[in-house]
Amino acid sequence: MADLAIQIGELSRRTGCNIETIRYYERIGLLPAPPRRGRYRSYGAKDVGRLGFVRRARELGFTLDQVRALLNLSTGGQASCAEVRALAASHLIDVRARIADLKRMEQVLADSVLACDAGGDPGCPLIQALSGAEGL
Amino acid sequence: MADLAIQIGELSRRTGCNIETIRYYERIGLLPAPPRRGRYRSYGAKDVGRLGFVRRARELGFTLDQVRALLNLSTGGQASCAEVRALAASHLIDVRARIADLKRMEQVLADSVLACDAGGDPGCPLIQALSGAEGL
DNA sequence: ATGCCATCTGTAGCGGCTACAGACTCAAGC
DNA sequence: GCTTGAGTCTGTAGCCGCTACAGATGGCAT
Repeated sequence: MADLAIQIGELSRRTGCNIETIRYYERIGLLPAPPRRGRYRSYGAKDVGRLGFVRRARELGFTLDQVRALLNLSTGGQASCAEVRALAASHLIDVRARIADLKRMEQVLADSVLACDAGGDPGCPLIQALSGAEGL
Repeated sequence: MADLAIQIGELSRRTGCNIETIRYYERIGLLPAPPRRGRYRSYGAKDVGRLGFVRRARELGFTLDQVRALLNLSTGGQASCAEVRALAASHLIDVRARIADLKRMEQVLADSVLACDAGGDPGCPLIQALSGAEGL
């Protein structure tokens, strides 16, 4: 299993991560530079795992810096669990704030569209709202 | 009212829009280049209105391209209301998709934090989840 | 004259990719 | 052996929506 040796295209397929993105991650030091077979990068099972980890963390909305931190912590033992928790908790606060923001937008947009469908307004309701009418 | 003549700093104060951002909007053609008093930009009431419009649209999450479109439509009459509605509706779909995404993240994060607090797991629950365990 | 603030232009940076151009490597088919 | 095609390589530039400088002027008060 440790002697798996795949090229970047196969790594891309296995992780669902764009080839250019993989090279980008390497450039910024998120992934280690793998050994080469000739001039081609040669990846092993560990790389599949690590990149999968990155992808999943990204899907949870962590920034690349946070992912970096998580990667470091992931090799630590029990001690780091508290740090991971802290990272996740603070990110969770972030995510919730973004949800709240978006919900406010959703509300206004939905109201405007409804008002538009209702018709009878003197002028487009959304344009009115954007034009600074206090209402809405 | 039409003879209002303010500088960029005052426009910034009135609209809550950063000075650099105002100049940026001018550069990309979102705001018209105002006349100058000497070498200083001189804004009027219309500019306050227009920039306010932009700001509010941005707060609703419209992209600058969409804002541009909305600005164009805002001067049109009844006819454009349908177009505005379409723009708003499609953006609303977008916003809702983003909310759904974020809620998924929130769920996983909240679960992980909870699992972490519960303790008793062999290893940090979030790290486990990120490491590719199917569960969670 | 001297500060000091505001404004000016131009350019570069952020995050997180994505999209090229132009060179090379390698295996298969004829 | 020669070509063709797919894969890979490096390096650079672009995307969005700002934000942050540096370094030059402007205008006003002391």
